[in-house]
Order: sequence, then C-alpha cells, then structure tokens
Amino acid sequence: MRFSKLFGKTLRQAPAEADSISHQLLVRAGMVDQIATGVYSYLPSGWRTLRKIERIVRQEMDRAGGQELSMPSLQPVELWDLSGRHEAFGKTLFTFKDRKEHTLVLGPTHEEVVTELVHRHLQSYKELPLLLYQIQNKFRDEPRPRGGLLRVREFIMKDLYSFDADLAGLDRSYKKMIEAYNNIYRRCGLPAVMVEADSGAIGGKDSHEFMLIAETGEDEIIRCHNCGYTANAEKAEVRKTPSAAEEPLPIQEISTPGVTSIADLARLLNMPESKTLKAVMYMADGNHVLSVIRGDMDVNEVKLKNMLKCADLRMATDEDLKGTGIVAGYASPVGLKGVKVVADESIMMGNNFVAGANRRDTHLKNVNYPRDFQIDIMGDIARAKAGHECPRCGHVFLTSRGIEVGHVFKLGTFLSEKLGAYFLDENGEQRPCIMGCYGIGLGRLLAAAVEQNHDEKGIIWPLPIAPHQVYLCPLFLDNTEVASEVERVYNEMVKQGIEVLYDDRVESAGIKFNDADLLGLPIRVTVSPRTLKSKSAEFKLRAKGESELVPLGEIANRVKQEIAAAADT
RNA sequence: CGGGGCGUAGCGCAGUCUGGUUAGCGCGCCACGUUCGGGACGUGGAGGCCGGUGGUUCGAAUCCACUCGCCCCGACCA
Repeated sequence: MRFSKLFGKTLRQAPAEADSISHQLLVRAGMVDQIATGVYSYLPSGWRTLRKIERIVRQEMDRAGGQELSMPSLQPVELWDLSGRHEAFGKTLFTFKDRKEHTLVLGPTHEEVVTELVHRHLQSYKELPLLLYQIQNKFRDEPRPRGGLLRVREFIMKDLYSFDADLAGLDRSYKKMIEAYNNIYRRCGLPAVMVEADSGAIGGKDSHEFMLIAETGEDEIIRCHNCGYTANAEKAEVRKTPSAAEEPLPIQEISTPGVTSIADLARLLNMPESKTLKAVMYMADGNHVLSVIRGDMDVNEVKLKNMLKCADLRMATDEDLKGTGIVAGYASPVGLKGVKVVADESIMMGNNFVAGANRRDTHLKNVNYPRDFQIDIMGDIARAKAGHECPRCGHVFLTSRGIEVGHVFKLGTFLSEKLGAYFLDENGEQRPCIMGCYGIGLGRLLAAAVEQNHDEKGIIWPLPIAPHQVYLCPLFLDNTEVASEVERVYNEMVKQGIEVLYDDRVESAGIKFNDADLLGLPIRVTVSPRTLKSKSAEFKLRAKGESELVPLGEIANRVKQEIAAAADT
C-alpha cells in the first residue's frame, strides 16, 4: 500500500470531542471516523486491524467446534416479549415500526433469535453439544456512549451460543470457550486476565469477564497475588474479619454536630471505622430500602441489586427521604419502621457500634444487633477494596483497572424453556437445552489494544493485529538512487507477502517519522542516502528504541524473521 | 433523565460580553521555488449558509426564543 493513496490522513491535532486516548489516536491515525454519538466508520487501516482480530477470533471459534452463521439484525419484537427481555432491556433496545406499523427491534444481541432457530431445527440429544456463532453488528441505545470505540451504539461482536444436554456438557463447552478466549487474546498480542464476574439479573450460575489491564479501564479488578483469585470488584467476595467482642453496653446518645461521614465520626470519637455502622437509603423499583453495613466497608450496589432481585436501584435523594424518618448523614436502622432493611453480615462481626440517631447532629453509642434493631434480609453486600483480605487464602488484595474485552456466561435453561428449545434425550423425554453465551466486542478490543499500547508519540500495535506490518520510509525520495532502491525493497516485500505501507510522499524526515510513530506499525524500515552508503536499510521496531542497519538484499528476510518470531508467541 | 460545557474552513482556535466595511489566525490542502535524518521556509492560491428555524433591529456570527447536534460528570450500561 502506498501511503499517498491510503484513504484516511493522519492528523496533527485530535478533534476536540475525542477524549479517551484510544479515540484520539485512532482518529489521528486515520483509522476511524465518528458520524454520530457512539457510531463510527472504520477507515481502511482501522478495518484491516479489525479484520485481523476477526480472523483470529474466527479461527479459534472454529477450532473449538463452533459453526459460524449469520442472523438478522431486524428482529420481531414478539421474540423479545416471549423471552421477557423486552422489559429487561428497556430503552437500550432500538425499536421502530415498519410500514405496516409492526414493531421491529435492532438486535442488541442474538440469544432470542438463535434459541428460536434451535427450537426449529434441533430434535435429538445426538446433535448436542451445539456451538453456534456469528460475527455481526449489534445495536444498543446506550444511555451514554463514551470513550470513543469503548462504548458505542453500533458495534461488531462475536457471539457464540452453546447448547448442551446436561450441566456437565455446559461445563465442557464453557471450559472450551475459556480456552479459546485465552488463545485469542494471546494470539492478538493482548493477554487478558480472566476474572469472576457478576452475571446480572438474568444470568445463570457462572460468569467470567476477560479484562485487558489498562490504567484507563472503567472496571476495578480485585487480585490476590498469593492464590490467584481474581474478580471484578462488583462481584468479588470479601473476607470480613470480626473485631474483638465486647460485653454489650446500654445504648447512649451522643452529640455529634456537623458530623455526617463515617470518616469524621471515627476521627471525632477516636475509634476505628469498623466500630461504626453505615446506613444508606436506596430506592429499589420505587420502594425504600435501607442498607446497613459496618462502617469500614462500602455497599456494593450490584450485590445489593442481585439480593433484592430488583430491576432498578438507585441511591435515595433528599426528596425520597421525606417521611421515612431517615435524616441524611444520621441514618440508622434503630427505631426505623415501615422500611425494608438489608444488612451485610459484617454487622454481626463486632458490637457496641456507633450508629446514626435519625436526628440531626446526634449519633447513638453501643448499638447492637439484634438487640437494638431488626432487619429483613442478611447477606453479603460489601464491595471489595484494596487492603481487604482474600476470602480464599487471607492474603491482602491488590486492585488494578481493566477494560472488559470478553464475557462468558452460563445461561442455563430460562431462554430455552421460554422459546421452546427442547430436545429428546436417550429416554425419549423432552428436555430444554442448557445454554451458555460467549461474547467479544471486536471494536472494543481494538480500542482497548490502543488504550493499553501507546506512548506519547502514538500507537504501538502488537504485530498480529497491526494494520500493516512494515512502515517503509524513504528519505529524500527525490534522490533517484533512493527512489529506485526503495522501490526495489518495496516490490521484494510485497512479493514475499509482507504487509507494507510504503510512505511514497516527498516529505521531510520529521513528518515521516512522526507519522510512523503515530500509526504505530511494528517495524519501520528506512532507506536514505545515508543508509545507501553502506548498501543498507535501517531496521527499527516501534516498541524499542534501537535500530540496526541491514543490507538491502537481506532486509525483507530480516522483516520476515521478526514476523515469524511474533507468530510463535 | 439530572448537572455542566461546546457548535465559526478538513483539524485546532480567535471574534460573541459591548450588533456596524470584504469574518480572521495556526495547521492541513493546491502551484512554483529553496531546503530537509525527528512536524523547514518563501511566493501565490483554493476553501465558510458563523449548526438550524423564527424573532428584535436600518443592520445579527454577535441580542432573544425555540430546536438539532457533540462532549464531560452522574444516573444507567442483562
């Protein structure tokens, strides 16, 4: 490819609306273009990278026994009513009416369609396990697209759906996919960390996410470096250590003017935060719910939501608090009536707590459960943090940030039952398929790759997914010797099947080198009067500082050697 | 949906508060010339419905109303 003919120019400055680093660099490198909020075109070099990722994904899906198919993006809304997910998805679902006033959905995912498909075509257990996948555009009217390609409304996704006869089969399919996913990320040069994840209200038992570690990631990952336990902070278990037990003392009011936070309270009373109780009011599907947890921990809203089995959960506003008897900053379950109370187990690990008094500027000392207040539900609603102890081995947790680049679920049978994906087993009995689903957002993976692999000059592509492998960079192209030698090198590389971007512009060294760094192609080969003095070209890796001179006759082989080395990892 | 910000040339911006010739600047683009191993320079050019609609006014990029779009924070994101 000749640079002068490549559609998609490099930009010195990123558009003002590009905020995330990957968005800025992908736009500046001429790889993507935004047409509306969360809607992007892939320009030729961006599309090349996307297709390289896609190819690796496809190969691994096929290798794991997947069969590729294509399913419609236009889906009848009835399918979504049947599965019950029309409501669950809510406004995220793009819907519209056709000319006959019939409502259609732009598919945000294809579980419904694939289950319907299986319903019609699957008959016997002998056809199981069945692994079907597609690589297609999906549509979600996200409340807030953001971060360039990281969260968009139209995106290319690989989704595989597994159908098994029994739970053991599902486990096998699930394991196979995890293996395939690890292969994919490794082959892309983007090693991802698998973490335990929340499966959401509709998910089944197990769920794992694959995270690309990056400073800018929006997910927090909990890691134990001792036993290897890793989980999304939303999901992570927490070991709660009991504080020393004391004789319960009589409850006592104390004056705490202006003290509305746990930190201030602990400081004022000169006691650890674990001696306090934290109470936070939420609205769950419109109903008041008071959460109570020991003061040294925070409420994990995902866990709380799962426990309440509610569709909508948000923190209560001052308006919501009116008439409940709760006073913001001094909230407490003590003496509270008519409000559902959910508590974390940690409130049983300790006693003589300081809690709010539901009165301004007042707290209560020596509050003990269950002596002083009652609760409706007890469970784990704590959010894991760095410094907490690992529930498996007791080692101290570390945290890092990551970008979710894959998600696998064990779905179970709720969809196959609703949509009728049954089969006949050995005994002639009708049973629902046990399903799993396994997704990778290709565009997000591409963006995450940039988010993770860049420097102040530009992108640093891992070789397997770089749009081109080589940036061929002649200097002083108006010099006839340079022109003829570089042309020869270019033709030789093309002949050898090397993917080379040939910068055939008559531009200064600075411009070319800066564009080379911005585009981030893994190998840069420079030909100039200087290198030609020793009948050589300069060979340099984007990821490394040093360069070497390689004789012109050997440069193509040197490049091939490098490519082969990257393919082995 | 709540809060904040922004729409002027392909990109980055000034001009708007305080209305008044032909709407500017840098980068990029085109032509010619001199340079050039880390974003050189000269000369000459092309490029604008000042997001849209309606109003106020002798006169609107500028004031008012409505509207559309984009970005950020939050809510949300099976």
